[in-house]
Amino acid sequence: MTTLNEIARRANVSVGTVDRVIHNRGRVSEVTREKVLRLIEELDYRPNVLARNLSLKKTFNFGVLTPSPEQDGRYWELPLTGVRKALEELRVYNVHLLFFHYDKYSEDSFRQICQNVRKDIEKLDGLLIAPVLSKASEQFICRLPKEIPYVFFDSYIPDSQCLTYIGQESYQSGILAANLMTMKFESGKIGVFRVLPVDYHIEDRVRGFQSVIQQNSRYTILTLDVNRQIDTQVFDHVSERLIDEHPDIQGIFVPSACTHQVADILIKRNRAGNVTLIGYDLVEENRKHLKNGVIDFIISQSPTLQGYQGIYSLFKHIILNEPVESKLVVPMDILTSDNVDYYQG
Amino acid sequence: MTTLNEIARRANVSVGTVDRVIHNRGRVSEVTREKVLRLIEELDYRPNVLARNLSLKKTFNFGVLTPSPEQDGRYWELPLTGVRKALEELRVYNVHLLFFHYDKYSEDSFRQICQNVRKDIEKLDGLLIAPVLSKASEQFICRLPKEIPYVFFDSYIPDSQCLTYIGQESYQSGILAANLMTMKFESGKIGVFRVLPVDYHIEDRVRGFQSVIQQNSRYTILTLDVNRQIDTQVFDHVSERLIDEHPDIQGIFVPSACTHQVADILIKRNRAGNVTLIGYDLVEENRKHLKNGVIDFIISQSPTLQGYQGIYSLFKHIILNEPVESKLVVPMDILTSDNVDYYQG
DNA sequence: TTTGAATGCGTGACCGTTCACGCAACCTCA
DNA sequence: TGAGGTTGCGTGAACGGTCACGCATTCAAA
Repeated sequence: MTTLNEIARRANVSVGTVDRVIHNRGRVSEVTREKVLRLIEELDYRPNVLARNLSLKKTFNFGVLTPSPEQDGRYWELPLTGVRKALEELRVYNVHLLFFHYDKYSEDSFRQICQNVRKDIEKLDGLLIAPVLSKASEQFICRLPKEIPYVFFDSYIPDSQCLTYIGQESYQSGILAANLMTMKFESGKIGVFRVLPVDYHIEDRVRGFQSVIQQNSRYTILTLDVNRQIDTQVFDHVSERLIDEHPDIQGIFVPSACTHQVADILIKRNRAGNVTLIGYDLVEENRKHLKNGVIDFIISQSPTLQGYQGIYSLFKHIILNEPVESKLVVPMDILTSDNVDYYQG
Repeated sequence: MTTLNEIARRANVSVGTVDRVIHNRGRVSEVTREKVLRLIEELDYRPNVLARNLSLKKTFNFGVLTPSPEQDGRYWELPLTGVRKALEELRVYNVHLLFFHYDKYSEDSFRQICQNVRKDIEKLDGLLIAPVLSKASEQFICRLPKEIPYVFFDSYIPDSQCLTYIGQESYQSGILAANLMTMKFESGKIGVFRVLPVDYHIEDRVRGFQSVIQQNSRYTILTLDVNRQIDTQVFDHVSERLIDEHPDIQGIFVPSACTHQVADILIKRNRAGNVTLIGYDLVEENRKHLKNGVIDFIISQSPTLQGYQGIYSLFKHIILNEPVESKLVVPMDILTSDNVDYYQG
């Protein structure tokens, strides 16, 4: 392995000079600069990360900006699990995390939390962001100091300068859901439950789902939009009416983590196991209903992996100075009662 | 962070003494030993991994003992991909790999390769082993120096002292396959293709599959054993006869990576898409047939992850001196034409 | 009593970086 | 002309460990 010393010796200069060349600290003549750079190239010098981080007695702080973990049926706990797993692995590099959680149904809350981030901004070396509220997120991003890298996951802000985007293919996952649904029955009525307000993931999933189902005239789709703001009693009432008014309903697609709410209603109306139920995200309640057979499939877009990869991408860029992928697409996992216990994503 | 120096200062001894206590190098009085140990406990001292590996200018060599990558329809390339990914991440710790590949259908070859491993044994700090040939593997393990840790993946040798076993739940995956199969049709004939010689994974998969199917009298199972030693012409001939003699066959379960061979025959006999085909392992040929719709489901037990975790477990134990899981179970992934492009396992 | 080994411990070089500091030599401007 | 600034470079300490070496002191054997 080529070291700084090796370069210095061959260039007939001191390590200090080589160091100045590498870090563009100036105070080096053009001639020696070129000589050193050529040697670095020739000998394929790569700084020793261990020595580097030992010497830089720096601690790194990454900010993690996401909706509150308990929102969306505790969905947001899942990426945070991955974030913490990455932290565990990177502790030797003195990586620390600062968590910032907002209410994803309130722009005010988001702006307030962004304000908190800004207060700590000079402490931060990087940011992992779930920019669920796109307009407000865009504004936040614009005002960020240019030198601080940030990674998006879950959602995306177009035209931003993010280091990495870790994304899901929502439309495709809707197609997958539809093809799983049509495996279970060949014709009939299919309900699509959207819980308002829908974000673009949910819309994409529904569009993907419809694109398959509508090609086949043996199926009819009933769409039901329920506002999550209204209390659950009303939600239940509306949903129950749909089921009661269409006793011949064969399948239900829930393009969000609320699947378990529909499962509860199916149980209440004695239709559990009788209606094919496909939904998203392995939150605890969904896991329960998957195992007891009320939910047939859960599609999961590796939320834990998303969090893990987000932190890891920041680490690679900031600490290792290595190039990172500008876009990572996470797997689209199909979970049933048979394989759910082995899931790690 | 507590450092060696901190401990030494508080104990009124030199770092050399503390070092000797930590590494049990002797030459320390019982009194100071206890004092130092107490301080280490109290201050929760953990050695700085970066400094440690910088100082130990050691390079670590891990041996990787697996069947030849091209065997089982190139299946064995997949774990090696994960192994290399881990290598990439761990290069900063001076980890090097030595590969040893054997013919999994020849005990002689295995013994020969084991001989090669033994020749390099004093170079090796750890071993990652796929002990496919169980009896011969057991003998090999017995004769290994006790101080060299080894990790099993893919298969397992009972009563061995392995550091970690990374395993698949084969029986359960057979159950999963069966439940996927019964989703596609409600009654009829199902073929089970076993390619000889079967290992215990394949047997377990078949047993799991049967356990579900046999509960339901509307299905009948036809089992076909084909010897892989005989040339493919014969294999094809035998398989074609099964299909021709049972034109009403509804589904075929192939408990190994050979699924694509059956897919080829279905195409040849004009039954593609008409027969539900479920198999294992995302080798290239299987991916092709999954995407063109001849194979309905591939079950994959995260082969890449298995390789990655194997190396990572050795790394954690040997280099970081951290405790590792004695058993890791990998996910059981369901792949269809819709989600195969996003698969990373 | 002398010799030599064993015991208990400190010292200092080293791993590969980073970075503050200092010292010439040269340049510039009053 | 000389004070003060700039440029180009070397030096050495520090990061937190590891380990070879060496120096007393103790103790048993010759």
